[in-house]
Amino acid sequence: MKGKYADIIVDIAHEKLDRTFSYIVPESFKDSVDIGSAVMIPFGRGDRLIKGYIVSFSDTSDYDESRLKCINDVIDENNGIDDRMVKLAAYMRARYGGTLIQSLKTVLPMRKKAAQIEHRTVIRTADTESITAEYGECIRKHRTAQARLLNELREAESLPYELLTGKLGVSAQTIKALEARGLIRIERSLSYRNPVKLKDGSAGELLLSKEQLNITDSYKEALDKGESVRYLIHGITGSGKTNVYIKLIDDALKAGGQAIVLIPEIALTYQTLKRFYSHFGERVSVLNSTLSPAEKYDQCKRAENGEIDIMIGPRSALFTPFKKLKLIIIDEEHENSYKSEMTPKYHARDVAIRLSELSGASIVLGSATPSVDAYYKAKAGEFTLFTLKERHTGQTLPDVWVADMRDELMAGNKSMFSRRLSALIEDRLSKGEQSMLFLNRRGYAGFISCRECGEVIKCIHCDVSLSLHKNGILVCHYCGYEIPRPRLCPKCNSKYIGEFKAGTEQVEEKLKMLYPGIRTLRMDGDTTKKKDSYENILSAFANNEADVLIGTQMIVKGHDFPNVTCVGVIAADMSLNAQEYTAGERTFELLVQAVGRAGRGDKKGEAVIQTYQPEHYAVLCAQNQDYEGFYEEEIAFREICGYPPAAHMLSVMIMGKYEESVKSLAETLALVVKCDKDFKVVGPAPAAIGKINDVYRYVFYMKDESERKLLSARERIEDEIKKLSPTEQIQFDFI
DNA sequence: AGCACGCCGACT
DNA sequence: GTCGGCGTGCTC
Repeated sequence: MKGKYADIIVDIAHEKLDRTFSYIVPESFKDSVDIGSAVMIPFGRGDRLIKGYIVSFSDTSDYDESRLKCINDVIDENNGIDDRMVKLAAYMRARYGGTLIQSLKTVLPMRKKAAQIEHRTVIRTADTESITAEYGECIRKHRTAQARLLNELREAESLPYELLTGKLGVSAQTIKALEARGLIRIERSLSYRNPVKLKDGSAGELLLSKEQLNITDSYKEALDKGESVRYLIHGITGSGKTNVYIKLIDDALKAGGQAIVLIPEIALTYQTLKRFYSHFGERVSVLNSTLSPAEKYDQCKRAENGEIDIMIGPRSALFTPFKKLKLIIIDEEHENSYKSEMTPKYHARDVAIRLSELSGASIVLGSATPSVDAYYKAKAGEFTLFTLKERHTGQTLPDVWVADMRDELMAGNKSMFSRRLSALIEDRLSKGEQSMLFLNRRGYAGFISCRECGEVIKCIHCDVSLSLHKNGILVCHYCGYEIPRPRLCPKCNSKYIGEFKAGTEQVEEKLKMLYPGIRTLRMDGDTTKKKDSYENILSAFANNEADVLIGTQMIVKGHDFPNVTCVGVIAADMSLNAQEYTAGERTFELLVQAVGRAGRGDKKGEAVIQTYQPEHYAVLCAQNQDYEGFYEEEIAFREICGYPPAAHMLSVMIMGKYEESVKSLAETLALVVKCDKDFKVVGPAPAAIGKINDVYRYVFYMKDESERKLLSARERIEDEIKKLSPTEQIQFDFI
C-alpha cells in the first residue's frame, strides 16, 4: 500500500534528473495521491516549486530522512489506473531511450489543465550598431557567452529561447544579464487551438459476410472464455474492415469492456467517424489534433470516469486511461504515422502490444497492405492472421499497366508521360471522366539513374542509392562511402544519366502544354500549407471542377472519387531508391493504394505505373495486387541483409552546431559499441539530411537479432553520454 | 532546467 | 584588494 514516502520524477527532462526523488506525503494528502499523480514539490536550494509525478511509494528512504521535504500540493488526483501507465512509460523508456519523464509525459499527456502552450522568444531591443558595439565590448572584456549571443543577434531580430540555451550554450543567467541591460527582451507567447464538434447518428443494422463472421465469432469465443487475442486482419480495400471492428467493439462493450481505436490522422474524416457514432452514439469520443489540450484533458477525464467506452484517434489515443480496457484496434496498421518522430520515438503498434499485456486487452491490427513487421509476427504465430478477400461492394479491381520508361525513351518519347498514359488521359478527357496523377516524391533526395537502362548508382557496401551532393560527389548516407559523379552509365555507357527531375508543378505545366484548356488541380506540400486547403482541393475535385488531380502521397489515401477511372503513377521508382531499407515496402503500399483509387464508382478503372524498373518485385506485385508474393520477396531481402523484422536495428543520431565536434562525438560513441561486441556497427556517416537549420546530423546504426543486446548497447552509449555530458543532442531510434 | 558557490581575470 | 562573469555541481 501507500507508504510514508513517495518516489517522484521531476518534470525536467535532463539525464541527470532522470531518477526518482523521495518526498514525505503529508497526512492530508494520503487519500488524494496515487501512482501517476501529478504533484507540486519544492526542489533545489531555492525550494522553487516544480511539477513532478509519483511513480511509487515506500516506507524507507536511502536518503537522510531528516532532510526530506514535503509534497507541497496535489495537482491531479486519480484513481489508480495509472500504475499501468507508469509501467507502460517504464517500458517505453527501456525500449526507446530518452528520460523517464519524457515517456511519462507521452503516456500521461493530457494531465495539464493549461489551455495553452508557452513559447519563449528572445527579441533584441537595440539596433544593429549598438549590438555590434556591445559585441566588441564583450569581446574585449572576454565575456564570451554574451558575445556569442550578441553575435547571433547581429544577424537575427529574434531567436527562440531554447536554441540559445541548447545549441549556443548560453546560460539562462547570461540572457537575464543582457535583459537587465536593456539590450534584449524575452517574449512569452501563447498558442491556442480551436475545438471541433461532431454530431451523433442513429443506430443501423450490421450484415456480416462469412469471412467477416469468421473473425468476430472467433473473438466472441475467446471473450466468453475470458481470454485475450491478437489478430491481424489482411483485408483488401472495400472488404468491410470497419464493420468487423464495429462488431468486435460491440462484443467487447457487451462484456463490460472498453475499446481504443487507432486511426491515422489523415483518415480521421467525418465519414469514418459517422459510422462509429451511428452505432455507439454518445459512448464514443474522438481525439484529434484540432482539440485544445484542455479539451483533450476533458476527454481523458470522461474516459477515466467511465462516461465513454470507445476512444477513436491517432497514435496518442492509445494512452486513453480506460479502467476496463478490453480491445485495442489499429486500423491501417502499416501507416507510417504510428511511429512517433519525437523522443521517445515509439511505435504505437509495439506500445499497444505491451499495453494489451498490461491490461489483459485483445489487440486487432487491420490493413490492406500489412506491414512486413506485422505479417512477420503473424507468420511467427504471435498474431492470428485473417484474410478478407471479398469486396462487399462488388467492385472489380482496375486493369493495371506497367509502362517501361526505358522503352519510351528508345521509342523517342522523352516526355514524362508514357504513350499508354497519354492515351488514357486523352480518352478520359473526351469522356468527361477524371484522372489522377500520382507523383512519388519519396526519396527524391537526388539519386542518379540511367534513363536508358534504369541503372541506379548505389553504394557498394550498403545496397542503397547514393545521394548527389552539390559539390558533385555521390555519398552513401549509411556508411559514408563516396565516389565522384560518373559522366556515363557504369553499366551501359549511356550519357543519359542524371538526376530525376519531376515535381508536381512540372507535371502540371506539361499537361497544360499537351492539352490546352485542361483543368488541373495540384496538391502537394506547397498548395496545402494554408488551413483547410487540403479539404478544399479534394472537394473541388469531387465536384468535377477539374479533369486531373496531380499530387504526392497525400492524394492516394482516403477519399473516393467515383468519377476517377484513370490513375497514373508518374515515377514509381522514386521511392524504390529512397535511402531506407523500407523503400520496397513503402513503394508497394503506395502503388497498391494509388492503383486502388481508379474505378471506385460503377465504371471500371485503369491504372498505369511508369517505372524504370518494371522487373522490381514491388512494381510487379503491385500490378497484380499480390501481397503474399511481395511479402515473400521482401522478407527474403530483409533476412539476407539483417534488416527488421528479421533483426532489430538501433540508430543513434548526433546533432550539433559544429560539424567537427558532432563527427568526433559520433565516432567516440560508435567506438563504445564497436570495439567490445561482435555485432555490426555501420557508420558513423552524415544523416540522410546532413544539416537542418545549421545543425549538423551524424548517424550510426547497429543491427542484431537480439533485442536485448542492442538495448544494452544503447545503455552503454547512454552511460558514455552521461560521462561526457556533451553539448550535442543525441537521439536513439530502436526498431 | 535553474540556482548557489567559488574560481579567476580585470579594474580602482 | 574587490567586483563580477562564467563554469561547476547539486537538487530528496
